[in-house]
Amino acid sequence: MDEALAAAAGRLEARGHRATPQRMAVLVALLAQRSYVTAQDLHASLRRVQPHLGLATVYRTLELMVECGLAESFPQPNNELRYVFCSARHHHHLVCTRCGLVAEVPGCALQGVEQELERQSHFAISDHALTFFGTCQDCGTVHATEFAGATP
Amino acid sequence: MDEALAAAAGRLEARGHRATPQRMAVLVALLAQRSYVTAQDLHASLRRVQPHLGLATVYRTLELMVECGLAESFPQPNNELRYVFCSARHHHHLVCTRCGLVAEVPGCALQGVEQELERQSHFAISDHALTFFGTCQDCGTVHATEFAGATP
DNA sequence: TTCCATGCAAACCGTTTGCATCTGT
DNA sequence: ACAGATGCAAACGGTTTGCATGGAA
Repeated sequence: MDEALAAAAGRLEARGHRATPQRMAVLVALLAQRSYVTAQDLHASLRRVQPHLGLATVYRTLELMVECGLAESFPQPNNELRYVFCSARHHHHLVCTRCGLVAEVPGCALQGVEQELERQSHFAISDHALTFFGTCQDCGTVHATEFAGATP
Repeated sequence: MDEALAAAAGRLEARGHRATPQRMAVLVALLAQRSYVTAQDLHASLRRVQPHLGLATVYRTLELMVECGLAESFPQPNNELRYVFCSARHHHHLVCTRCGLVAEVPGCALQGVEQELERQSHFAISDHALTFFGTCQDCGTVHATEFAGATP
């Protein structure tokens, strides 16, 4: 995780931004819990450590992360933005609907589908967004245990 | 389009909701422009016809549509919800990033991918959301014409 | 000294809610 | 008469912005 942090700092500075303590703190917090998180969540938990950290700074930092490809933002139906730290390469996400864990799915199995769809739709397709929803191993295990006695 | 409207009205009433003039108006407006639209957009254009149509009614109607599977809502990064009329079956969307046109992509080519991913990730996958972005035929044609003389 | 970054608080704006009124059954 | 819908306006809440201060190059 340290290396991820260092890499992120490098990427920020490569783009002419400073790797300030506040920004690093936000990054650490984002890396710490790899799940959809709101700016307010991060602000609340970070305030315990840095009582003077401003909410606006968190918002500005997260926006910067997205701009630099270090995070991705997911607008929610209830009008809040949730963020995830993510790698720069093309990937998809796998979200646990029970605990909120977000896993990166590396690679992409959609080139073929895209080409087929281009033929059929006459769109020139340039990109796509794909997110899977389900239950992660931990949550699923509990689930399985709960039902162990119920199924024959 | 008339049949789509009638079907939608039927679906509303089947669920115990009334097919009021306001709701039908919102539905017509939603069907008219098949692209991501905000509640405020619809309200603005509908006001010209029905000056007393309330904004809250539009919001409530759209929410009802989503609830009944007649529309889908897409939270945007700038904290607004955009809606599209859509069929009830599982499908994906194809969005023209130039003109905003949204086309439904029927069917699903992801079962195989999902199964493979389940094996690899130990998630129990229950659903997914997939949206393609690109340029539609009309927008693309212009584009192609522009470049017709540039390519050998 | 200069420019970027921060903190605070006020402003913003899309959405939701409360409530009185209206409408179809 | 009654339950569901509507319109209006006020409230809500997440996010953004303005501005004075602080700090690194």
